[in-house]
Amino acid sequence: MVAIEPNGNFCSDCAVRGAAVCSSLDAADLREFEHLGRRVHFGSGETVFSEEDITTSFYNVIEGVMRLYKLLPDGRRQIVGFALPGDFLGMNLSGRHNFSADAIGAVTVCQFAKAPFNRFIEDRPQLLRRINELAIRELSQARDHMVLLGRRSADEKVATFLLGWRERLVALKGLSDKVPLPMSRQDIADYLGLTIETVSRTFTKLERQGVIQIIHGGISLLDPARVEAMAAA
Amino acid sequence: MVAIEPNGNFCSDCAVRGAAVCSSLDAADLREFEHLGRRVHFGSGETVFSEEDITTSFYNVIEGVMRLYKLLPDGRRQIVGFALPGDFLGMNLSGRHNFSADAIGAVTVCQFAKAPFNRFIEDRPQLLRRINELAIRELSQARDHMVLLGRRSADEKVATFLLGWRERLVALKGLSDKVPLPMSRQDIADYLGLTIETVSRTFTKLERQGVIQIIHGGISLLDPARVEAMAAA
DNA sequence: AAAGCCAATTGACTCAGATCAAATTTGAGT
DNA sequence: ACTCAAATTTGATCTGAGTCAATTGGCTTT
Repeated sequence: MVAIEPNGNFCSDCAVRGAAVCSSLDAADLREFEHLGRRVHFGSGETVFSEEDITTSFYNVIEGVMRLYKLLPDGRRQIVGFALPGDFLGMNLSGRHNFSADAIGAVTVCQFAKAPFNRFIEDRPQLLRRINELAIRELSQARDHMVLLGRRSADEKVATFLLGWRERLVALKGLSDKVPLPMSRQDIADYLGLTIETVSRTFTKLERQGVIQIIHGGISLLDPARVEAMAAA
Repeated sequence: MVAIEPNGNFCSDCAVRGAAVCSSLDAADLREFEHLGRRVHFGSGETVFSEEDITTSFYNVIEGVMRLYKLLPDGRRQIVGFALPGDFLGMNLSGRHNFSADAIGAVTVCQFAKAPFNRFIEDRPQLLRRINELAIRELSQARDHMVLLGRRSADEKVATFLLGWRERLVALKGLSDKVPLPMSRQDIADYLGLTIETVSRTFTKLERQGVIQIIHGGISLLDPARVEAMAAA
């Protein structure tokens, strides 16, 4: 973990300026906000925070991908989401994180100390509204994911994942048939409530059907329509 | 569905006054707030709102239990939660509900038209903060439920459900070994990502082990410690 | 109290996905 | 290019939970 000191124009040249919590702030507020955050880099596999840790900071993902997960006492893992640039992490009521987060590949976050951030929100209801929006969006995604985990078959899970992941990347970097998958097969399995073998077999099956092509670091969507049919059930 | 006109002191004698969104309002604001909501009753099985319906109202559960669920096109159902008195329903970003809600037994809600409610929030950041708290709490619960759906066995699911449900009832009406289960076995199955048969078999197994007793309309927890052991795995 | 109905239980059997066990591929370091 | 370790794929087998099919039990209606 490497901290980079805040510099002069740090928010204004920020890649996630439009999408993140800060999009709710005007120029004057943003200049003040700038002093609250500092950019921090994490290397591949590094843990940004762990479940049950006391929350000392909030995080805005600037670059890279993170896995957010919970562990059962016996080691079983459920990935509750992948965080991408623009995502805001660390909100909770208990004062402790309710999941762990680590970097998949290199990650840059904008880190805010909890107390000053909360003080800053105090008289910026528009920022609170923005945070609330993000929470409501996540809640909706969480419910969709419950349906997937509880009621979908392995094939449907994998197909739904590929489409959903592509959708998120489209929003970030535009449409492409190449879908990078920076996370491991184990990560995908733990996200979908499957085993790594089942994920691997399903990928292979899709490839044999000519629907996708497994390429280095991801897949290529050859027949999006058929993947959608597979996801819909 | 039967609407009850708002009466003079309607908030002040409200059963969920302390727990609900309105707990953030002072006496003066509460008097104004009162005029926004009206109490509405729903009979057993009645639908309060459906997924994809345009959101015209928000709801505060006053009394009774509701099931919140999503359906797949082919009819598979995932219950994403049960709502109890104090729960606030209807927040979304899309302008449409992202799940359906119906009454399990008789239900009373406090219904707020969307536009006036949003206007009222506008200059009451403390109410927004309260709503945000509820969203964050739900998000945390949703993540816990993802772990259950994705990574727990049938036995663990049922045990975890019984303890979690009891916990919620404790908060509402105090501790008791009798755990009322107003929802059907099918509801429990759809909440846990199981079939009705598996839920029934697991209940029977727990009863044969002397851990619970199946009684009319619920169960009696004979050996909470063993249920906890079963849930923890 | 008999009939009808729906929810819940129980039993027999099946199967999707897990588990166990090798290959095989990939990638980082030398 | 070569080595070793880790990630992924593939194969064989097993099993927990699902499916299908009766019963049983509780209410409600008559």
